[in-house]
Amino acid sequence: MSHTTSVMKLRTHPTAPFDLLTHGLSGPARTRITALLHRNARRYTAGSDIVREGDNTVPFFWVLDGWVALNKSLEDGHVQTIDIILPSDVITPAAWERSISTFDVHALTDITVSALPLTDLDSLELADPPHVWASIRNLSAAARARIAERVLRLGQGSAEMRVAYVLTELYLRISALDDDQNMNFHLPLTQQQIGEFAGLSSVHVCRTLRRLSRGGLIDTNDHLNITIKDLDGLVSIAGIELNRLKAEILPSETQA
Amino acid sequence: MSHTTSVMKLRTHPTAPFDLLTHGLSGPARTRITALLHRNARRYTAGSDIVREGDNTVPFFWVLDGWVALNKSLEDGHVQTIDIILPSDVITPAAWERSISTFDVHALTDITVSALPLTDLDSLELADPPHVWASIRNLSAAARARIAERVLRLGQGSAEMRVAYVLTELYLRISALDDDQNMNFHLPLTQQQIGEFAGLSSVHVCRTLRRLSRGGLIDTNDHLNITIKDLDGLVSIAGIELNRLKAEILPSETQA
DNA sequence: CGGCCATTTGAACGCGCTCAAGCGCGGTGG
DNA sequence: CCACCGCGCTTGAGCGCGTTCAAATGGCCG
Repeated sequence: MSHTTSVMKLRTHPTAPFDLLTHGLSGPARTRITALLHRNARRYTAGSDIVREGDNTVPFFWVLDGWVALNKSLEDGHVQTIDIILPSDVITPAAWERSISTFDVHALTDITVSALPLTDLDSLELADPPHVWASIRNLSAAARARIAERVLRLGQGSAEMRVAYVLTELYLRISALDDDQNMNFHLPLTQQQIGEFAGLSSVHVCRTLRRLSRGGLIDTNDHLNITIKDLDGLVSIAGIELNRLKAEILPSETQA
Repeated sequence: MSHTTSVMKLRTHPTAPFDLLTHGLSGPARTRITALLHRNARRYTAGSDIVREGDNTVPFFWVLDGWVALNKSLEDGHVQTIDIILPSDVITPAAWERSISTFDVHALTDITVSALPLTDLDSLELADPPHVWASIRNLSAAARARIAERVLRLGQGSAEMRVAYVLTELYLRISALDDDQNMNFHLPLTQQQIGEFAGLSSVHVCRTLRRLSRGGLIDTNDHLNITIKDLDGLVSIAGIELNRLKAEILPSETQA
């Protein structure tokens, strides 16, 4: 499995997923939730679809390890990635009271996810209501904010802006998981998949990456490993106001 | 004010906003909430921005009357409408614990909105927790689903598909508010604004609408009033599976 | 009637697409 | 061990969709 290296890398990060997942929770609640997540953990291999659009599904999954794409597709086969989910993020394929997924849940790497039945969540809720729901709202709000940023560029931005934005967003999110990235990060996506995320053909993703590379903004010599050589330049092309973006798309450090 | 007619029309709908707003709530809770919404209601005129991206804001507004656009813009002045909010829907400009809006809240028509401070909501919550939050989750899930549908077409669809989709989505949502629309609805948007929603220039919106009109799919002779002459055809161009879309983007009739 | 704004139409450009061929690398089997 | 195979990346050629710029038309209000 070609993505194994990436998975291993993530799993040995200094800040383990569980820590982030239960971030801001008090001791007892954290212990309880961690145990629950472990009990319901499942592994899937890269390339598999955990859920397909229209399938029945549990209301949400927590991603413990690996990268997940939320995809929708047209009849002609074109695929659009609505969002990419990283470890410690939550996936809510269906509305709470409903059970039909509104998108495909696709494993970009080997992944570990925990599928929590609503009954279990309810018992957690009774035990420690504010923290669990606050955490979910917090993650959902960050997801909403980054989707909105992408919609803006999908509707109004150039290819260069979209690619620069996607790279910057993913770099920021990965850095929040592990701040030792040092302008370098592993991107377990083919150019085809970057295109599905940015709304571009794989051919044009290639051309755009090369242009950014030739312009000295990034380094893609080691495939799947991106080095950001000029963050300010990339941010400028992406039309990003860096501090604002960080505040909006990263789950906040402090709970209310 | 050129949009007055639209507002008046909405206000005389058989199903008043308040009914839908408190949909599924039991008698006492409904009374309490209706009173609270009234007390906090504010009016704004068409074209005004209630909140701008980056402003401090209350965590959410409920729209009692009129059409609202949630906009983001690039430095070059291009505007993208992330979502359009209709009466009985909720606007959540900021994450719960934060207070900075992630988009402009723009009045497309004269509107009435109720800005609920979090403290009031908390007291409601204590009084009738499940219903209020269930209602908000329900509305948020519908918003998420329709945004995802638009993202798919923004990234992968043609101009014709995007326009057909936008028209169909808005028709379905308005029909849910008032089922006597009979294939005819008031669309209080300029072609410029349709373009901001669909990710197209106003010029191309014009051409696309004319093509749909000439093709016998819609009738736009009465400006701002759209008549759908061939819903199946429009749905087909938009790449929609009608029943599924309805189930996803309309707030569900029954509460859990 | 005059002014303003939205819509409509034309003309031309260019961005990003499709189609197609070539390259590079890792994995597999003879 | 090397040849082959397959997948993903790269590059070229050409096209077409949607853009911008510009001007004309139409409708509404003062």
